[in-house]
Amino acid sequence: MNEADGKLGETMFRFFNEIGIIAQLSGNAFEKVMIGGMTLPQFSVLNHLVRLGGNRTPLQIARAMQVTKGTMTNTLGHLERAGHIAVRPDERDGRSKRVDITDSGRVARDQAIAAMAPELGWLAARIRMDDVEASLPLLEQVRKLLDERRN
Amino acid sequence: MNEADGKLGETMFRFFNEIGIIAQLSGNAFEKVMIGGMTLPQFSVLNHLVRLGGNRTPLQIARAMQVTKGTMTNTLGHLERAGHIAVRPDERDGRSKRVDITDSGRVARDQAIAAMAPELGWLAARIRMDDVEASLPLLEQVRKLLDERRN
DNA sequence: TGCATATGGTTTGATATCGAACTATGTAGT
DNA sequence: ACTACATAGTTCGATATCAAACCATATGCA
Repeated sequence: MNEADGKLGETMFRFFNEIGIIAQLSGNAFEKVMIGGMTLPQFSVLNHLVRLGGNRTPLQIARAMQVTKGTMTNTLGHLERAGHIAVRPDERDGRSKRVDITDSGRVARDQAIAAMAPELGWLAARIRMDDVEASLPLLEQVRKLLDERRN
Repeated sequence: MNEADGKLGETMFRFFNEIGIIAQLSGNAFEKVMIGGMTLPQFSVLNHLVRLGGNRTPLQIARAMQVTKGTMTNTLGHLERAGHIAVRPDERDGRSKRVDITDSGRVARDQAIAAMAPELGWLAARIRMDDVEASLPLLEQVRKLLDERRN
């Protein structure tokens, strides 16, 4: 290993290390301000259904969230038991299901957004938004590369 | 909520969303190339002990990794059972313990670094290192703010 | 000297997550 | 039509993680 490799590894390692810790802390912060046991993955699914519309299959949602289908079975189970989504069999394909958000789910999603707004505001007041914007293309690129590498 | 708030929330949300997915995918990628059940948190502890030296208390390590002490109890238990660390009571303080890495732990840490080098190389060949370097200050800042906000 | 409080660590019960094995259904090719 | 393969979803057994309750030891203050 030459010097350049060492420095490269060092930089990459710090990058992933910071990202890992931020993901962890932000997830905790999210769940701390939530009520009624709403978790980040659950919110992500509800938000996804609101933004892109319902009538989605579990596998489509799993792909969008980049989690395994087993994980999605778990998350959807929680949401369904909470009454936040409605799951029905797919008419065309006997193996598949279709997921829609319910009114209760919409309310829960709006409450979640309201609950985290102050936290985001606190943070936004302390960092330069331009820097955040500027970091997005790299983050997106890395995310896509990792996704590509995985498959 | 005015328009600026909406855009701000959107940007922040994307930022944390990308970070969450990257953390997840990179953690999975790490564990996929590891052998013998080495996990990312376990490696992080070993690496920490090598870089900053042993004779650390569990709580010190937990703080450095930004996890709870209960989590660290768990991780150290795995490492100790694997023979990668040695834990002894603190002489001065009867409540505390002291942790050191073992030869086995050093070997495991070196193997882990070797195993992930190709992955890091693959990625490094596809992104601009300057961008990564440039993103580090923001990531560090956000991490510190979240940590501050938590306490 | 004692009692109240603080600190280090463990335990408990919940969550998410993965990979791999499994079931059921659909599709394609012979 | 049959057989082989592919796909959708579930289940299982492991991991990490948190918060909260708990225990033991230490410290500070009266």
